[in-house]
Amino acid sequence: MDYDPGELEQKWRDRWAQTGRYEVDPDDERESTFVTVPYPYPSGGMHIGHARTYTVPDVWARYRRMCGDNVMFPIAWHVTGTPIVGAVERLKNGEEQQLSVLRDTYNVPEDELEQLETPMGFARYFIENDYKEGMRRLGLSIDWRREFTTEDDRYSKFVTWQYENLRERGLLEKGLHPVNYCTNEEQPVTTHDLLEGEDAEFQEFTLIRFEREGTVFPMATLRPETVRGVTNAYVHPDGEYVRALVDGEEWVVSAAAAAKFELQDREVEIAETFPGADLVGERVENPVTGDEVPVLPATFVDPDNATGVVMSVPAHSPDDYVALREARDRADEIEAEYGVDADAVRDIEPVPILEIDDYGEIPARDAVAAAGVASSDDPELHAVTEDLYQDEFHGGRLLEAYGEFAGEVIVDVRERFRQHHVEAGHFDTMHEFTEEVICRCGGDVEVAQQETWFLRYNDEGWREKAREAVDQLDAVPENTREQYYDTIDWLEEWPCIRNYGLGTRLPWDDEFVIEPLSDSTIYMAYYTIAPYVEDVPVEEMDRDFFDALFYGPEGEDAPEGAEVDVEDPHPTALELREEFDYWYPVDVRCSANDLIRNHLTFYLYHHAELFERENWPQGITVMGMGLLEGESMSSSKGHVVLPDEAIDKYGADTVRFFLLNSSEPWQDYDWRAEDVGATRDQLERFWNRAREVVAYDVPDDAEEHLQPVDRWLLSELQDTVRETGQALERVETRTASQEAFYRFEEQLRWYRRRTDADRPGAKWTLQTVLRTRLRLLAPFVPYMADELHEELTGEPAEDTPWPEPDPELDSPRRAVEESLIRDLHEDVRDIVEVTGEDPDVVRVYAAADWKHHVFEEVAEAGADANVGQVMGRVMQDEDLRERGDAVNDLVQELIEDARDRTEEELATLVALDETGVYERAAGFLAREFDADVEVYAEDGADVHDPADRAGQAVPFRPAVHLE
RNA sequence: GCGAGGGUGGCCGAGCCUGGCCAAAGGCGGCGGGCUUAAGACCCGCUCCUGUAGGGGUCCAUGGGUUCGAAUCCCAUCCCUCGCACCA
Repeated sequence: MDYDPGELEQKWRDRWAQTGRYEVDPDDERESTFVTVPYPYPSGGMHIGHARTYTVPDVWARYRRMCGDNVMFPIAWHVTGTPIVGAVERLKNGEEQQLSVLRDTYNVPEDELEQLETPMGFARYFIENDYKEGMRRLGLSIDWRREFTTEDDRYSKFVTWQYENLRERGLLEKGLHPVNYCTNEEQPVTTHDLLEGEDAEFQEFTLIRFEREGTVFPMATLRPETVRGVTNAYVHPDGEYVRALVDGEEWVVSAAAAAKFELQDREVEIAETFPGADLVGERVENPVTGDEVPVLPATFVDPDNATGVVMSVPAHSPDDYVALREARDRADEIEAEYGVDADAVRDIEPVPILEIDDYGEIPARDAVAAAGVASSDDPELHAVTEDLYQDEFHGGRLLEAYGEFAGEVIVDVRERFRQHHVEAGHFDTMHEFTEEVICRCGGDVEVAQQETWFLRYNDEGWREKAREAVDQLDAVPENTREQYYDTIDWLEEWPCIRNYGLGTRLPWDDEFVIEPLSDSTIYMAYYTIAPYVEDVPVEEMDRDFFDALFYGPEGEDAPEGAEVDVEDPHPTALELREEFDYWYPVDVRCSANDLIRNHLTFYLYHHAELFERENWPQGITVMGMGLLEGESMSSSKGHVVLPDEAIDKYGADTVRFFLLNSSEPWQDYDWRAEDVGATRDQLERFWNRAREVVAYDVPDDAEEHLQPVDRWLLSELQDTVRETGQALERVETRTASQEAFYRFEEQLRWYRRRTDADRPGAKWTLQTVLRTRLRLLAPFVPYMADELHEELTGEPAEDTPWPEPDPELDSPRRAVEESLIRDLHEDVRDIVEVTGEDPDVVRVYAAADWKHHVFEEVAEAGADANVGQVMGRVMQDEDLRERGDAVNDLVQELIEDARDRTEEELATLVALDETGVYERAAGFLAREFDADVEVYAEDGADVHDPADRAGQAVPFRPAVHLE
């Protein structure tokens, strides 16, 4: 039978489905293992990147199952939030790109498109036709009874329980939060709704409250510490400015700024509108220094950005320095046009506020001079400004005038300084984007402040629990542990609700929806009960229901500080409690490494808070990113490979094997068609060989006729079993599959070359080896392994126990012998190659007895022997003493050699009959080199040594003569 | 800038923690040979330089250092990737 994965795999899929092979229930006889992966978000189809994400946990699941565990690997569907809603919108609007993704990338048939026009219709389509199909074909060992979507009513009740709990525990907080707000649609919008500025970030500007006669001229800056260096202000003379009552105070800002303040939760009442020119010449008072500075005109001021009133710090901002230089040059014009005293302009001097190495008193002047910037139009200027800002931020120290803040480096002091002056009423705050943001509707998007509920991830008590959860976590790879700690320190409050989208409503305010990252923190617990809650009426799944389920009716398993006392526990809740108890905690969660910054850390936070310590996550394995032919995948560009197509072309085993073997789970991998094709060829080769081995007719007494080379191969097999198991324990799928497959293939290649594989002993050996390897490979290529194993033994590989190394079959002696033969073979080959001669006779001379005596002494002295020590002992022997220098040289050489060997190897070598090993290999060498092979002992009676080479022999490095 | 991870032979990629067995695994590609009517598959060899006896030289981003000995440890520099949030 030729290798036909299509047919073969279908057969096993059917069998798994019919027998419910991966459906699991609690079993007190067996240990539970619970493996999860983030539920897919079906806002589009599945591509090969997803395939790997789900195959890694599958390998682990299959491995643990063979180790005897009762393994649950469930899946569900995440539909919360706006991406699906947005995708449907774009489809309904007939957007070309969206249609192309659906039709061309994911092959949605034309007549199915209509059913995608509702969010759940859209999700269902991809769940049923795409994800589930792909997962089944990949051979994922999922318990399908446990699936659900995050739109299910019962799941919502579970989320509701969680949020009521968190609120009660004081971990939710209401507050203002910056959001993207479309000024045209007059509502908050998401990143997906944006036409431009998707990468824009919120920036927090400090407003310096310059004043004049009770009127505030707020100047926005990102460098509040430069307040003492302000020499003047700028406004755009043609810009539209207003005088307005802001939160009861009179402020002067640009008209655009006034609108923003209104969005940012300030009361704004516009009193008067006028051009910026009207402000020129006014003098405003610095709230920190009390100095008065003039307002000057400048066309580079953007009234749409921040407040439209800009403060100038020429000593430290190259931009401002150049602008000031130009203003002074134009002083007379300014006087003529705006009536500002020209001398007053010319008198403005930069005021330094900090010291920094490698710059003079006025850093901006130096930076401008060094870069040769001539005017404000110079494109260099921007870069010069950036550089100086950077240098000053990390290297600048505040001058004396800063009092308690003096001498401190900006990076350390800025926030404290800012805070100090905010409290003193000198500074204020506003938010602004880093770039222009436009909504898909064409409207301008601004930062608005909105009332929102937050998860208080910066709560010290909660943080501490989260850190403890990290302490006891098995983080794979280990170097991710630090990233979790880091994320915990860095997280602030997390806004956990949205204005719209799918999902669970905030229990106490149904205007809001709990957002996707916040509704997916502890849902793994829901898998344990999902198949059994169908019959429970939704309304009965209340607070008490879940309290009783997760915490016990008396709250016996409740976390600290929770008071649970369920009067009349729901009987189903009590039953399900056993399910939960059996399966929880989650043993391994596999997830993309970019989720450490949010989801995975949230997952730890919420478990740490809501469950007792025994139910905290046990392990997290993070996964790398996928590339396609060296470039990142993109469904919108059609640069993807669909699992379906890949499986059609190569078979699921090949797809799995490639994805798991090309890199470790946490490393990035690259799907290259050429390499996948090669993998497929290799598996086919394996299949063909295995079929031959399966077909062997092995006599019953074959095992009694094993030769040393068979013993050697069986010994190697034990190493492979050990290495593969150890690698899988560390979730190193690449190492494990390399060991079980490629590394052992190499041994087999040598074995086939070395010996006659038609011997009964060889056949027995090869079948034994195949049986073990099929088990080792079963987690990776389950279809092929099950099929071949069943043909060989009558049982699928996955139903047999994971192989244990058999000490009976370990043979250090055979390993050492075989390596000597390999070395000799290689030496002869080298000589043949270098000399370019084809020998008729190969003579091999094993070292003389006295040399072996020396070796014994060296071996006895151990790995860290030194020459003098060994010489001392060797010289006790009269026979050796007579040989003088020759012994000395040999000792040195052998000590070098011995240092590279283990004690065990040395002991094995000492006990070895070297000449005998070569004699047994003579037939093999004769075949290999098509020559007569003569083996002698250097000091043997019959030694024939025409070229006088025998003397070169060293123990375990025989002399060779070719003729 | 901050945080994390990297830079190895034509390419991919092991090795680095625990220094010596490292000219550095394996795969891919390339070259040569075998098998074959032939192609593919398969098998063998070569694939840094050099050498007609198993050897020698140079090499693991760059420059220093530690050490008897460094791809591996330390320092500095250069370069690359990812993240820096409210997007799942």
